[in-house]
Amino acid sequence: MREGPDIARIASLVGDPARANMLNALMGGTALTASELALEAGVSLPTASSHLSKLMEGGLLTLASQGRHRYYGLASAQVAGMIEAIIGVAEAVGPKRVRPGPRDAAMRVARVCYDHLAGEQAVAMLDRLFDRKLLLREDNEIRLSPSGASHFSALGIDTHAKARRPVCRACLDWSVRRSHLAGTLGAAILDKIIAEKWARREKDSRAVVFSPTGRQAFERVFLS
Amino acid sequence: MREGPDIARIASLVGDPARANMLNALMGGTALTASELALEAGVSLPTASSHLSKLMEGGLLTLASQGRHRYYGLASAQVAGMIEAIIGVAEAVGPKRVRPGPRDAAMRVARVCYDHLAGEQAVAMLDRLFDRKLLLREDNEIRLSPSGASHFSALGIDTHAKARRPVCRACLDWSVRRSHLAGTLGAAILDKIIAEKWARREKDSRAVVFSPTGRQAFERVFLS
DNA sequence: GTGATGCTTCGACCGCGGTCGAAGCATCAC
DNA sequence: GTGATGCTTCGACCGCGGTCGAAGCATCAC
Repeated sequence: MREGPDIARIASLVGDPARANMLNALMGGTALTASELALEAGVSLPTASSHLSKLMEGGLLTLASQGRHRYYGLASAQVAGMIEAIIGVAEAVGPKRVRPGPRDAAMRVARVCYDHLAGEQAVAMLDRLFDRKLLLREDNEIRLSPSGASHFSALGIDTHAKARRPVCRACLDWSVRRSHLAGTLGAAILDKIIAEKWARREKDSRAVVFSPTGRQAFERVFLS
Repeated sequence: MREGPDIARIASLVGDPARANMLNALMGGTALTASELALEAGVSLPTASSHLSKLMEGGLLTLASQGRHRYYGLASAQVAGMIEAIIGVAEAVGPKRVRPGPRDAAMRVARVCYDHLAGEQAVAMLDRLFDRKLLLREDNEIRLSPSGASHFSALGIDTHAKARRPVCRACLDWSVRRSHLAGTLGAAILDKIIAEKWARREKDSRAVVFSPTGRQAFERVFLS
C-alpha cells in the first residue's frame, strides 16, 4: 500500500484491447472521429464512445469539436512516449515473430510518433543537432542555441514556443532505445519533411518513407 | 483491428492496483519475496502469488530461487523505463497535489531506477559524460570511448558487458523528461556511489540522498 | 524421521467493467 | 419545418479476472 501517482489507473486505460487499438491508431498523429476509432478497435459505436469518454476522463486524449464531427487525438507527446515505451516492452517480451516484414523495417528507419519523427533517422538527427551545437543540453533541458535558432529560421522552421508546449523535448524511441526530438521543434521538422515531399506517410501505418532525393535533402540539412 | 505487439496485454499487467504496487516496490532494484510483495500490495499471499505468476508469464519479472526463498525482481531496465514513463503520465494528468512533500523533492534530485541512478543528478551526469567525450553517441547507440574506458577503470568501475546486457543504454527520466544512463555502466556507477557512501538509500523509498561531502565527491568525479 | 516456514494450487465466490441494441440528442442540409 | 448524419446515453446482459480460505507442496532445521 502506497500513495503517489495512480499508475494502475493510467495503465489499465491502455490495458484494454479496444482502447489500445484506438491509442495505437492515434499514434499516427491524425485526430480521428469516434466512428473511425470504432472501426480501428473492432467494436460498436456505443462501445467505442464509452471507451473514448474513459480515455478523456483519464487525460490521455484531447477532443476538438468541429460541427457535428468530434475529433479525438492524443493529449500530448508525453502520452505518445509512454505508449512507445509500452510497445517497446511488448516487442521485447512478446513472441519473436518469424519475419519482421518490410513495413516493420520501414517503421524502424522512420515513423511518426504523434506529431514528430521517430526511428533511426530521428535519433541520428538529434545526435547531429547536438554535435553541431544547434541544440544544447543545459539545466536538465534541451535548449535551442542562438546558431540553432538562426539555422532553423533560415530553413523556414518556426522555433517559437506555442501555448505552454516546450520547443525541445526528448522522447524515447522504442526501436532504437535512445532519445529523439519532440516538442514544437520536433513537430515543425516533421511538418517540413512532409511539406517538402522529402517523405510520405504510409497509408494505415506510422511508417515514413523517404524518396531517394528526399533522403539526400534530409541528410544534407539535418544529418550533415 | 491490427496485429503487432500486444500492448494491451503488457499495459493490463500494470493496470491492476495490486500489481502496480508490486512493480513500484521493485523499482527500488531490490528483489523481494512473495510475502514482502503481498504486504506492499495489501493483498493476501495467495492473491499475491497469482499476480506474480501473471507478471512472470508476461515477462515483466525475473525469479531467483534461493533455497525456500524466491526473490522476484524486475526483468530489465527496459521494463523499469516503461514504468517510469507511466509514472510520468500519471503525475502529469493526476490531481495536482497540494504540497509535493520533501520525499518527492528528494526523488526528483536523485533516485534509484531499478539498478541505476535517475533524477536531475543522473541526467546532468549523462550530459557531462557526453560533453567530456567519455561516452559517444554513435550508430544509434551510446558507446564508451577509449578515454571513457580508462577513466572508469581508474575509478574501479567495471565497464565490461555482462550476459547480453549492453554497457550503455538510455533510460527516460519521468521527472526531468530527458535521458539518464542505464546499462551495466549505469548500474556500476550507482554501485560505486553507494559503496563509497557518497549517498544512502532512503528507507521504503526510491530516493537517493547524498551527504554533503558525498555530493562534492560525486560532482568532482562525474559532473566536473 | 518431525515440525516449521514459505509459497503455490485449488475451489468457490463475486462484482467490475466490457458489450451492444435501442433510444435520445445535437448538428447538419435543404 | 423534415429527414439525415454522427455520436452519446441508457439499460440489460454476461463473463473475465480478482479475491481469499483451505489444502498441498517444497525446503529448511534438528
